[in-house]
Amino acid sequence: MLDKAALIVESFRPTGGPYRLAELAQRTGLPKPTVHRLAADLVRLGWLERTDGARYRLGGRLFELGSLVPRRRDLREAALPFLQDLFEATRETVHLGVREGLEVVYLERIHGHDALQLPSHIGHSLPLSCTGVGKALLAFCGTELTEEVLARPLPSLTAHSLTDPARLRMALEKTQVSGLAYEEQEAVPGVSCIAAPVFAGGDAVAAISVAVPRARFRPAQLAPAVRTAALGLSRMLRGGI
Amino acid sequence: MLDKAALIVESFRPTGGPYRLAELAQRTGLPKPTVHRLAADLVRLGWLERTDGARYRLGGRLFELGSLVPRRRDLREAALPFLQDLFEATRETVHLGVREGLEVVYLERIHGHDALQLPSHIGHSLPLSCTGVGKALLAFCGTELTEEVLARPLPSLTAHSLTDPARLRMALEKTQVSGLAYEEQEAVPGVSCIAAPVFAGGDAVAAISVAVPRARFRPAQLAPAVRTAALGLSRMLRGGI
DNA sequence: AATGTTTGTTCCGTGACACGGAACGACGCA
DNA sequence: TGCGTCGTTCCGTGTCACGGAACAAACATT
Repeated sequence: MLDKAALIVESFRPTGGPYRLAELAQRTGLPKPTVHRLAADLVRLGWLERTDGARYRLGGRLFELGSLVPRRRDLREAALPFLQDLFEATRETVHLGVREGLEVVYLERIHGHDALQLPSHIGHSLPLSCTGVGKALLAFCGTELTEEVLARPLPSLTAHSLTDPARLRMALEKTQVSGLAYEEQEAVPGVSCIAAPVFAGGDAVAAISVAVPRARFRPAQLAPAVRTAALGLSRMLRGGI
Repeated sequence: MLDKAALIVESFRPTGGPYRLAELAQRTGLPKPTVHRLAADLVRLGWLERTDGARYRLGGRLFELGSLVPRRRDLREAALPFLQDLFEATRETVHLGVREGLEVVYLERIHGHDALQLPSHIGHSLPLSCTGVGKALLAFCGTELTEEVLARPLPSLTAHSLTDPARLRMALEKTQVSGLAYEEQEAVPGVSCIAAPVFAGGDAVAAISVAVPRARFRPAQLAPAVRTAALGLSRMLRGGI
């Protein structure tokens, strides 16, 4: 029964809803009365909410609980000042992401009034190979993981996404040398990105990136800023997270 | 059974853990074998995690789900640029909060390297009457709610917290006139705060505040910045959130 | 070393309650 | 008026959640 409830809640990814009862039944594959009963329980617990009387969406209690997750909260808290610095220096969209399995999960995204339309929402996950943050993490996460990613078919989000393992391997090697990962229109058309890994105890535990409209992408000016932020956070984490 | 699982998860508030099995059994009032079984299920679902083999804490999946909650995500996303402006203008700790029942829940907190030690973590809730954000919300949330708060005994976080209903009522009236709420060491000793409500369709849906060490609290300089941010966000929300 | 205490874990018989097919009324549409 | 789909309720069946009891391991105390 817990599994069924979790199935319902997870079926709200990645949009958060709202969905109708029949939609939920279809998305989860559960019988309609079962969804009805469990959804009512979840609403009572505050994990789901009802909108306009007929639709369900994720509830506020879930936000409050999710914000407390120590492994996320502590890293985000430590990183925020450095992300602020990076944003002020570049005035472009700044990301903080970590690896979760074979995907990158975004912990924070900072932007100004001219926000880019990006799929990298907080809590959202994207393939490692398609994003700057992902490539920075992948390049410093050990050989076995790299090989696992290279062995599988590479997912693609745009026509520019790297689908050739050889090219990805070469890009990762460059990143290992330079400490910087580049991404050009591989996640979103028209948007380029430069990222740097954050280290804590030898392992890359996170990565910081700046996403920029392709038209004004100036790597020579962004690279030092991104690297500075990542190194600063790494030094802070060495003091124990 | 869902209730028991929710009880376990909620028992991690407000710290997020980690807790041992016996602690969880005590916090929830559930028998030890029951907690053991349910916690194992929750770990399997990613809602809890095990640290050092013997302790439980909130899990990463919960963070990802919580970040998707539409009611929170949309407001946070819309507010972020204005919070950035406010932070850059003041270089002090900036808050965004909403009302949830008789408490304020913080949706965002932005700070620099010299972060204040505050209880106002994201997702955390505090009494309306003890915080700047809370007073700004309370002053523009309708009479019946104000009276309900004034009727109950006022909670206090510090020796400076307002516990006299008459004084709180007077403070709220001043806020209704000026559009600004003040708080001095009522939530944290040594920290003052100034806040302004955010309107959408006549109701105050949120509030923005700046928290400052008492020593350098200059209301005359902070007030215009906070008001500007709140009004800017209000105008943006009028375009439909 | 010996003892007592608390821990996390496993087992299993019992019974409560989750389950979902079937049926219902309400609504939108043609 | 008839049809399809919606959300909701009912209820008999069978399952699986439940937690007391027992266990071994780790720790604390003497």
